[in-house]
Amino acid sequence: MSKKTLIVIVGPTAIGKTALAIQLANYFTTEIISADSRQFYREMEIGTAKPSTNELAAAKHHFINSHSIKDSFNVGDFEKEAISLLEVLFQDHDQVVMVGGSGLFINAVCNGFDELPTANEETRNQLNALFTKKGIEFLQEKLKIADPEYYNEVDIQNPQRIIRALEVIETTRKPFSSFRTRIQKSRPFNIIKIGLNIDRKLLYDRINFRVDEMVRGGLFEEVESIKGFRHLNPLNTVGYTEVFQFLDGQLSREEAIEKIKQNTRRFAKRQITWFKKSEDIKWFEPNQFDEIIKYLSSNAIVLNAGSKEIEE
RNA sequence: GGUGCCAUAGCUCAGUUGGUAGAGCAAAGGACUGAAAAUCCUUGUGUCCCUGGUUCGAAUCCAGGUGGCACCA
Repeated sequence: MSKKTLIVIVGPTAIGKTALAIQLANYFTTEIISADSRQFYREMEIGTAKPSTNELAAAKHHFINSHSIKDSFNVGDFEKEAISLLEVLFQDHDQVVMVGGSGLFINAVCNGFDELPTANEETRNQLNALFTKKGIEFLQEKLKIADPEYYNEVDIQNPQRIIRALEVIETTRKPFSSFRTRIQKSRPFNIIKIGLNIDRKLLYDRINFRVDEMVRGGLFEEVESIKGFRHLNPLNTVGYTEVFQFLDGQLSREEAIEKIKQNTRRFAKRQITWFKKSEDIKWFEPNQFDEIIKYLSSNAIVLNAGSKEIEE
């Protein structure tokens, strides 16, 4: 059995995951993999609440500023790159910390993903055009004929799901469901999951505060500077969408700020919903570092890993 | 002080000749396999401002009170 351990930190946005990840990385003298679907884009700085310069200096981070919004970088790519990076990191470290709020990305690394073909942009555009022109019913009918099995499983009201299935079907000529084995890959390392959460009211206070900080830090200016790329998917993001609406004159500055707060709160709620259903997550409050260390230390896998600090 | 208008869900308001209420937004809960900070689904009991009256029955009509707004003094 491998004595290598991936320590995974999850939780809603603004809860304090970054700070804990750095503390743990320093404690175990190791490095951090960010599992965040926006923080790897170097053009998006303020709005994604990346680790600060000081924080980046305090521990080695991976997947921060590693890609451009012009590259297409999706969950599947992330899984492959993260897994091969872990192979390298585990050569020199018994523990590696992975931290992030993107549940799907965390799952991809922990459990693996089916081999699915990547979206063909042209096909997707055609399907999106069909959707606008003929409505969701048309796509539903198409899917029902092409892949009745997936039709019965999928959320039939969700255009993104249906379009995704149809684009795979059209490019491969095979039913989408034939690719979906959903078999969990077993990884050659152990995984321990730590969840951070606090009282909802307090979390919302933190979110509101952090949005004000972002605005003070120049969020509006940042968004304006990259508005030429607003058609790119990565910019379809809380904090950016609302500022674009302000730049279009649809919202006042104050309204845009309120909307960012509201949409960030909703995002946090969705993150909590996602993580709550994982039974292997052990939950803590952000200030419980000692308890977290105790939990990790009492776990035989980490103990056996032989970190100097926990041996004593 | 006088006159008029208003008072219904957290907010903005509907409520059709009196039959004990319903939309939008907010909020909460949920789903999730290459768009995921995305996308989608579900959920509306509230002293109908208070007190009294009329009525089989009042958010609805009447009187008084309280609060708000407007105008006149």
